Amino acid sequence: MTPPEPFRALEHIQSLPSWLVGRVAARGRSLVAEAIAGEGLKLPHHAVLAAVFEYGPVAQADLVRRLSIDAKDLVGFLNHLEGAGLLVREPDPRDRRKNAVTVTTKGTRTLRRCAELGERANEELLSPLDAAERQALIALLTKLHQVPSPDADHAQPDAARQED
Amino acid sequence: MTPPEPFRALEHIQSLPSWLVGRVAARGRSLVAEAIAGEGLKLPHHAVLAAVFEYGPVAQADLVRRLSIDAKDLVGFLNHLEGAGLLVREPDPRDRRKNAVTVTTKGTRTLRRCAELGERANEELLSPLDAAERQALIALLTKLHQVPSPDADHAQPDAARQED
DNA sequence: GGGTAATCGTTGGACATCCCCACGAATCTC
DNA sequence: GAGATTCGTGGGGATGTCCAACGATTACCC
Repeated sequence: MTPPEPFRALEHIQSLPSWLVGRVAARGRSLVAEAIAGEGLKLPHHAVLAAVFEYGPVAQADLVRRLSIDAKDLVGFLNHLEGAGLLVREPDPRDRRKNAVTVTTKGTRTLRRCAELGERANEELLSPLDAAERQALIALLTKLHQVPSPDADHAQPDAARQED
Repeated sequence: MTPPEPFRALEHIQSLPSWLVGRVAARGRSLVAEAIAGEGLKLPHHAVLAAVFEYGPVAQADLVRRLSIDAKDLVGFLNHLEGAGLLVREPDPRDRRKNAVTVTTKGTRTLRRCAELGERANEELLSPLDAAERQALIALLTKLHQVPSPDADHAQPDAARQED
């Protein structure tokens, strides 16, 4: 496993698993991105809209914590999504500092279409694999993913940085 | 495989393979990045230096094509690498438009250390897996990676975008 | 040969992402 | 009630990716 003697530096880099996953991830990213582009959403907008849907009427600070995204960027995403009529910001009567963010019915419909589109993009990503291989891949990736920090004392959830 | 009826939008997104690979890739990326940071290199610099080493005296335009990176960005990387004494830009006598870029012996030594460091970072990334699982993962990822475009007519090589 | 097209390295700038800081308003703590 | 904290929102900077254009040089083609 040490670098072979006719030293091929680039070849070596590109044989590393870290490089391989990176390439596959980039392809998956762009596939999903162009799949949902027709709905007028980019990946972060999609993730935010999904989180708002899932966590009901939710304050922006909660979204920041759950998605581990920047508060400033969230404002921009919400502005866009609200402008498109996919969600609404209302003042929270129980705490007038907060906004209660809720998905509209139009937003819900968009979300359902995006779920279908994302599914299909993943279908294409995994098309070279048969059912058993797909299952094996998911199992291996899951194993790698849910052990991010060996010191599991106060591990940050760090949920959805790259969104899809 | 269609979205389940108690519709969990975020959960659904985060169950997609595209999301899983993305998270694992992000972790691999940062592991390798901090591994080689001690050598004063970031991921793109490392990839460029490796490519220059592998392709001997090479013109910058060739590096642009082989690595699929932007020409402007390459200039910056080369400036940094040349400033650190890891490579040299010389005018190509046979085509005075081109630069002949070559790795110095110092650059070669750095590259060997980085190969070792990258290896170790990948060791840590794959630590939850045993030998058989690692082999299986690499095989699956390779299968996904080398079929980027179904229309293999004039497929772009598109070599090393995210470098490691 | 000579004029046009293409390529070389380089620069400028658009755009998105991520990080830290600061502000006015509202709420919580004691 | 007074001070600390949280809320949403903006400013500004550091990167990373990508496209457009330029002067210099070379290749093409009639």
